[in-house]
Amino acid sequence: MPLIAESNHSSGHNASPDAYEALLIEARWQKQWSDSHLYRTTQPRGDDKTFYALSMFPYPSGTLHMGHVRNYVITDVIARVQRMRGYSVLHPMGWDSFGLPAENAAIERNIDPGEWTRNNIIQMKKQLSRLGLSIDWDLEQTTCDVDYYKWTQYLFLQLYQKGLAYQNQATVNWDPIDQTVLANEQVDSEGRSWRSGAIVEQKKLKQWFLRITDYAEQLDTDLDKLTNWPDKVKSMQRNWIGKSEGTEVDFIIEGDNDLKITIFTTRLDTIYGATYLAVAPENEIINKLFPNDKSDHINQYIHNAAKLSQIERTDDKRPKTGIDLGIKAINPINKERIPVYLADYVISEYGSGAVMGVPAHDKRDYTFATKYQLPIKFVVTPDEDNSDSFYNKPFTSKGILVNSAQFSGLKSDIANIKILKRGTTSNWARTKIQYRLRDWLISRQRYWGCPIPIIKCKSCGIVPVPYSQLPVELPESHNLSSKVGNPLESNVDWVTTKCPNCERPAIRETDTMDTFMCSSWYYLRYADPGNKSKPFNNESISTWLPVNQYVGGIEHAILHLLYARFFTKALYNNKLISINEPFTSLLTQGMVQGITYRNKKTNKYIPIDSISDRSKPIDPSTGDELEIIYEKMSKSKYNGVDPSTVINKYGADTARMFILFKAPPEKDLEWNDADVEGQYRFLNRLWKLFSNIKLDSNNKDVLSDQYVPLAQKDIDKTVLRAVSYTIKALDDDLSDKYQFNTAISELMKLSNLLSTELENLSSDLKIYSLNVLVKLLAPFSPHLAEELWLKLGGTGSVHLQSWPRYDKNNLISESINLVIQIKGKTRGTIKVESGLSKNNLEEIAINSDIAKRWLNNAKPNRVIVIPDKLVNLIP
RNA sequence: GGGUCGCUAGCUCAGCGGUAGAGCAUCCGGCUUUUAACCGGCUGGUCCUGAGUUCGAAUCUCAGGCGACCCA
Repeated sequence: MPLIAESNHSSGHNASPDAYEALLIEARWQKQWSDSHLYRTTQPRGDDKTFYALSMFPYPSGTLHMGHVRNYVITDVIARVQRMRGYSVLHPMGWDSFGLPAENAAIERNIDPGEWTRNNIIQMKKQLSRLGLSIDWDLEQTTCDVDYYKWTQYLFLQLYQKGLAYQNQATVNWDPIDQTVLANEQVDSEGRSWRSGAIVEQKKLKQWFLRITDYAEQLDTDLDKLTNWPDKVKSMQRNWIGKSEGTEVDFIIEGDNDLKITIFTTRLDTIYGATYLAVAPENEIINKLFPNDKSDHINQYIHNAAKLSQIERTDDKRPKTGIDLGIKAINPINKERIPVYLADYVISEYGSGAVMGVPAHDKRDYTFATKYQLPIKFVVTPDEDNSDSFYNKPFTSKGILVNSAQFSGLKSDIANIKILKRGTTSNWARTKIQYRLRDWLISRQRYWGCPIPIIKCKSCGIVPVPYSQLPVELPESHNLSSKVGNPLESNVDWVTTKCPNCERPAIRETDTMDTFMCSSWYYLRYADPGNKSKPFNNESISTWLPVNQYVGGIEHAILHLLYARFFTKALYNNKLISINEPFTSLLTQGMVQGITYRNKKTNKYIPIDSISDRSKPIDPSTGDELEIIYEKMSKSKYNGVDPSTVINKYGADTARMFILFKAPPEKDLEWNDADVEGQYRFLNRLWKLFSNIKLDSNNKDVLSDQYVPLAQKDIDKTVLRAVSYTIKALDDDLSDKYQFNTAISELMKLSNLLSTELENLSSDLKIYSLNVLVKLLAPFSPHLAEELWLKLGGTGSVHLQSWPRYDKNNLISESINLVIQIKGKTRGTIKVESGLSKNNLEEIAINSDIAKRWLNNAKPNRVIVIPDKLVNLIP
């Protein structure tokens, strides 16, 4: 147990009570904690319970913003509570430190990206340390350190050996600003890069992929196991994986029985409504349909389609286009001849790259058919009678089949099964499970990333770097700015190597890895950070993982969280670890928003400094009244609040309290200076409450965990009940669902009660109540709590004390206010002894003045009694 | 268009079948080291609307309205 620095507080001797000097206190305790290694991880022994509390590690941009603060404070409170509850807690931190900002900064300033990154880490660590987080920095991981990325390469090779990493020529998303390719997940719904915001272009390149699609089914079904994940995140992942169970159907080409087009559909019940086939321009079938040569018309169409992104091609607002190939296909169910079109709204990567056009029952097909004047044939109707207007738009729901030969009259689902059965026996249909998820493109044509450990040899082909030759270190960066394209490619010394197989000259792979690779396994490394022979050993993983509580932003709902789940499952299958889901419980914290003043007419944001009256904000240049809204903090909106400024003014404890109190963790938080001051005042009131106490030498035992509080006077009982209730309320607020806001509100209530009643309490109960209050406060305001604990006569750090418990009996009140209802309406209350029988209560109620007045002395017909709560009399 | 979540005091949120609550803000009073701080107190609610279930609905059900986010 660490020795505690002597308090500068000298109660009783000073004429004027000392003031709460947050900054002094915080600096002193932070030093104390660090000197005594207070937050060093305690390895569990025997049956010790473990708890892994993890924040998503940050990119080291160099400046800490409010979003970070919120994230780390939430995780810190959870870690601190769990320690006091007796768990061995793992609470690490690290840096997601490869990536483009460093490279771009390096190009701009002609410096080394590594140096820039390391400086930023130092800066951010300094800022972080002021928050008073209980992080074990001995576990720190930095993904751009050779000691870390050696193991990223090791894991890549593991995946490669299992056939999960492969190189392929493919049409990929190219970010013209960042000059690199991007994975599908990293392009938003408007077709923009998640990082640069540039509209991505399509390029055909040879790239490295990870076979995440092999795990599509598991990634989908195992979402059901994640009962402590927000439904929102699970449904986003489910949508992204996009599992759909459907049918593949073969359409024979008229005039050639050996040639068929295979389509994919989830609505086999609409097959009688198919009036054309639409084939994706990339579909290989085209070359078979036109074995000799295609017309210029067709070639041109294919060429144009290739330039469009998938998002553009599937955009509903874009006019549908296509070309009639002049070929007819035979619908296998009714032998109908239907035309075959080439259409770019069909995507080759999805399904079989061809669809049957059912304009009556699909919106896109409807638009297409209307444009090319193809027949629209309704084959499904809803249960009710249809008006004429029914036929004016596609009906996309399930219903009852019509115009479908012997299947007419069946419900969609039944028809689906029967048609499938017929198609399967006749061998023109088979079930197919289809996923929207694509393989993960991990190649990046940039310098500042983890090199892919692959060597290309003219005689041996693709050769993985042997484990013994890891790491493949990044070369020093020279003149990044003068190079066009991938800087590794032009570094001849680095590129040239020997083939590990045949020893002949060979070249290195120059692509580096997507940084999401580095962040897909960092949570495993924390459990075994110093391992020199492996990325981690399974025993350590089993001790600490899965992560009990993961906290981070919703923006990673698909990206990082899907990749990390995939990694975990792949490593599980490789028998490197024995868990197959990484994060048991996930909390996605809301944004921190700042107040903005906007001129509605000019659409301009006005800086706060130029507004004289904030309650009635006026545009200083135009005189217009301004609109007040809370929005995500950003420079352009003049609404950013710098954490350092707040900490310098009020201290970290106030900042922590405010952030936790102002909103539940998963909701957006509106930054508001007045409320920050409110929290500061609360901490000041606590300071005063503890400053006035007089210690009695007998009080020492009261602070021990074994002490059983005893109420002597009535007011003792009231306060003991309140204290017990507060412990219960905090237990509830800090269990599965974290409600720090209400927890702090309960602390305020207790503190308010104690500040009025403290002097009336028996001496022991006075100390006991304050003792509970300070321990409950400790996870939220760790510095102030240490100081108050000292004032109370405590020894050792308050953070090493155990979480208070309560006796249920102390929650029970001796008397209660019995509610008297007449016909369900509350008409008054009577103070009665608690624990009375139903009969007793009924009698009291009937004989009460309230009952007599409202029932006019009549006997009630029915009486409902809820013990210790109410009696409802129904006349 | 579909999905998820939300709508309770001026603001931010609790409560989730049994007398509508907390913090902040407002207002009033006290006090003092009065561009204000602190202490005390009081205000303040058709619980979005409508219907249903129930002895009793903010709470459960259904329909609708508004808003946020995600997917198409």
